[in-house]
Order: sequence, then C-alpha cells, then structure tokens
Amino acid sequence: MESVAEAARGRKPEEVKSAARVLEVLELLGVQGARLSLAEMAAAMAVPKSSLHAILRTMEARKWVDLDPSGTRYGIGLKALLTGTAYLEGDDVTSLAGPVLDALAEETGEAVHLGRLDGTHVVYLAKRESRHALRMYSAVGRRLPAHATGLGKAVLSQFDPAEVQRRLDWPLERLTPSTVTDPDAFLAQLAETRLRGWAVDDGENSVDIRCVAVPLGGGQGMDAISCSAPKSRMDDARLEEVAQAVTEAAHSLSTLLKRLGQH
Amino acid sequence: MESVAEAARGRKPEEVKSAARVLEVLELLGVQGARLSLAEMAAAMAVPKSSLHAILRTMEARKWVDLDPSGTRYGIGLKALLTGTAYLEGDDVTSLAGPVLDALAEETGEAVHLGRLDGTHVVYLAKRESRHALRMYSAVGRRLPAHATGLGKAVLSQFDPAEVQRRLDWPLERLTPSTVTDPDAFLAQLAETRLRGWAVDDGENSVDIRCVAVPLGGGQGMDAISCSAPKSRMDDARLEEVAQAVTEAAHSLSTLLKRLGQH
DNA sequence: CAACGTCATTCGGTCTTCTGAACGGCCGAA
DNA sequence: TTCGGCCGTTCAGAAGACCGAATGACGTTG
Repeated sequence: MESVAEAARGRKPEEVKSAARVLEVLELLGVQGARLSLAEMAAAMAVPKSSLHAILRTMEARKWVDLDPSGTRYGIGLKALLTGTAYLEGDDVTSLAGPVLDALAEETGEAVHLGRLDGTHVVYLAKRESRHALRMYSAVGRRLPAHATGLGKAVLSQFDPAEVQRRLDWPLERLTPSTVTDPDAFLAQLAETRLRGWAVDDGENSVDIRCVAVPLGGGQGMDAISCSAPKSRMDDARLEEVAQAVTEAAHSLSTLLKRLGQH
Repeated sequence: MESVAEAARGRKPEEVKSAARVLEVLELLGVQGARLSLAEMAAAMAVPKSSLHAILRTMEARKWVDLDPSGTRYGIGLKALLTGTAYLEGDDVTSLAGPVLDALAEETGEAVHLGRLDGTHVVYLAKRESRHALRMYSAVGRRLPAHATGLGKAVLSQFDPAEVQRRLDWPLERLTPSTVTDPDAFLAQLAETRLRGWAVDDGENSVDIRCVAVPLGGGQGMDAISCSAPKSRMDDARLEEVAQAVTEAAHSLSTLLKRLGQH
C-alpha cells in the first residue's frame, strides 16, 4: 500500500527510496559549498535521522562524502569530483570543442565558454581564460539562469515562443539592473537573435560584462559557445567583430559534430 | 541473518545496499567514458538486472544518468558534473590556491598542477596550462598512480617507509620504461625527496615529461603542487630553477592555509 | 558544577525493496 | 519469414531497509 505521506509528497512508487536519497544528499551538499551535520541534512530533506545515518555511512565508506576532522560535518567527497569530470570526457561536444575553443580564445584574446541548456539554466562545460589581467569569474560546472546569459539566449532562440514560455520559470529572475525580465521584451530579443544568428548579453548576469553567443548544431542542439569581456574592452564595433569570430567557430564546430554523428 | 552470499563477497551489513549500488553505478560510468547498457552494468557489478533497473530509473529521473537517443545505453548525467565541481569550490586548499598557481604558471611559463593523494592515486584538483604550443594532456579530476607522479612522490615522502609500504599497492605498476617499480629504489627516492624538499618525476608516467613537485602543509597534508614540462624545455639546470619557484609557491600557499586554519 | 542542548548512534517490528524467472519487443542471421 | 540472441521490463515471494524512540557522548550555558 502506498502510504499517505508518500503520496502527499508526490513521490512515484517507481523510485527506489535510498537511491533517491543518496542523490538528494549529493545535490544538497553540492549546491551550497557549506558542510552540514547529519541532523541538518535530515531536516532539510525531511528524512529520519536514523535512515540518513545508514546512508551517509555507506557514502562515507566510499569517499563520496567527507567527514571533517571533528567528525560531525559532512561535505562532498573526492569520488564525486572524479565522476563529475567524467561527464565531460564522455561527451562528444566537449571533447571535440577543445581545439575550436582554443582557436577562438587565441583570436579574440577574451574568455570563451561552451555551455549547455539544462532546464532553466545554462551549465558551463568548458572555458578558456582571457589573456587580460581583468578577468571574469566562471567555472566549469557552474550554472546560471538561461534568460540572463548569452549562451542561454542563443540556445533558446532556436525554439518558438510557446516552447520558450514552457521551458522557463516565470517571472524571470532579476540578477542585475540590466536583466531583461519583461516577457514580451525577452521574446522580442530572442526573435532578433534568431534573425541575426547570435545572442548578446549586455551586463544581464554580471554588471559590466558583455557577451556574444552562438548556438551549435543547426537548430536542435542544447549547446552554444560564447565570448565574454568587460564593457571597457567590448564596444559595439568590437562586439560585431567578436560575433563574426564566434559565429565562424560555432559553424566549424557544428560541422565537426555533424560529421561525427554520421560516423 | 547475514546471508552466505553476502559474507562471501565481504560486504559489511552496515552498508545500505541500494545506496552502495547508486555509487557503484556512478563510479562504473565514471572510470570508463564509455556508455553501457543495463545488462552490461548488471554483469560488471554482479547485480541482478531487475534490481539495477529500478535504481537506474531513479537516477535517470534526476538526471544523474543519461539515456542515449536509442534509449539503451546509459552514461553519466549532468547533475554529476554540478556536484563534482562543487567539491572544488568547497575545498579550502583549492579555493586559496588559485592566485598562487596563477603566479607560478606566469613565472615558469609551464603547466602547473595542484594534486591530492587519494589512496594509491593522485587526483588533479586544479591546473594552469603552459604558454607553449607543445602541451601535456591533463584534466582536473583525473587520477594517476601516486608512485609514478611528482605530486604523489612529494606527498608520500612525508610518510615513513613502513607507512608508504602500507599505503601503496605492490608491486608498483609500470607506466613507462622509466617508472620506478623496485621497492628499494622507490623508497630511496622518497628519502632523497624528503631531504631535498622536492620530488622529481622524470618521464615516469608520460614519456618525455619531467615534473617537479613540493608537498603542502608542513608535513601532514595530502596535497602538493607541481610544475611539468617536456624534457626539451627542462634540462637539469632548468629543473633546479623551477624547483626553487615551486618550493616558494608551496611555502606561500602553506602559510595561507595555516593562517586560515587558525581562523 | 550540574543541567541542558545538540550531536551521532543503536535497536527491534513493520513495511519496502530486492530478487530470479518469465515476458514481450527488437534486431540481425539463417 | 523464422529463429535466436539480446534488450528492457514485470511480478509475487523472500529478504532486508526503514522508522521512531531511547541512548550515550560531547560541549555549552546557567
């Protein structure tokens, strides 16, 4: 019999309870870099302490979680790192992109990113640092709201407005004063992006950073590449120049991928 | 009652079975970049297909594993990447090391790594690329046998011979013709390293790559930093020069860490 | 110094998951 | 086509995990 408590939380009976909990632990410890005690985690997950205790013991034995010296606070373990980076190595797009990203970074001298749409957010899969001393912060694995990034808008521009409406969380979250949160304005930007072939982010997630992005894979992929720089190095003329370079890089990478897809 | 089958496999009854299996799936998909079918995984893990099926369904629903278009081969999912990189952000050493590694890479112009000993292997936690066109391959999250790397020998040199003997898998695996596999020779190298303060890897894991490494944290840490280059750019004189730079970087990073530890 | 708060940990009954065999779908070979 | 192999999937009995309350250990506060 399905218990009332389970039904109320909307859990499907096809889920294996402790399996789901293991993943929930990893996600909980992953989103916040902070370390948590067993009791805190049990409260956050709405799970009995005693059940969680057995699971954490299993995870600790395999180094998937880490117990700090005091023996009372858990954090992500080393094994998680190994597995996470394996995602990148097993991914065709990421492995093929290396040389193309190198070339684009070399050509523009600015930060270059490869990103993938995942739900409402964009995940960085690869990056190349700018040559300049003044750099933007970013990291592989990091997530940013799709609607406030060049990468996200580039991918979203491939969908029709109804699909976009369905995919995003409304209202759109504001990250900076420049973030576009008005639905009509946002969809208009996407239409413009689709015609032009490249997306622009003008300080919409980080004040002072401008970014140009182009989707990969001929209209059906979830990936895009971008080039970002501080406004001081990216006026309108430079933006167009960079857009050209990014477009060409995206095209050559898309060609490589197409060839791979055909074996 | 503990079943005979379990006792034979040496599993401790304190482990939660499905929790351990979730982790085993992630590790299996992580080590080999390849995608596996349910049946293949069940065979590799010595687990019934039906049990694994339920677990994989749970993992798929949460995007921890990825089903390819044909719907028959599993790979690592995006959530794993997010969690894995979170290990780095939550780690004091890695977060503090950034500027020090930047400076060392700038000074030497060569590839710089931060690594941590994990069992018999060393895991790369951070890297800085060389400026030169001829580069070595490496990636954060990648593991190499400790006995064949500068980083590994640097960390191991802090332990006494008995402890080293206990920690490594004997006989030592040979990766290149230069890999030191003789126990006495290896321990002698560690003794030398301890006296000198820095470890050398002379083509022991990759032919043609030389590497200098120094442990962090004053004799009890599991971390080390290193600088690697092709032999063509690293003769004996240059090696000593680089060793100086790495030693200084390690010292300044250790000081930062000590200060942090004391709040 | 003692009482309290918080922490991880243990224990046995109940309920869930695990299991192995059987099923139906799919593809390539004969 | 028909067969054989391999795929993922289902099901009811058997085995093990889950749960809540009680416990012990620790550090802090009155």
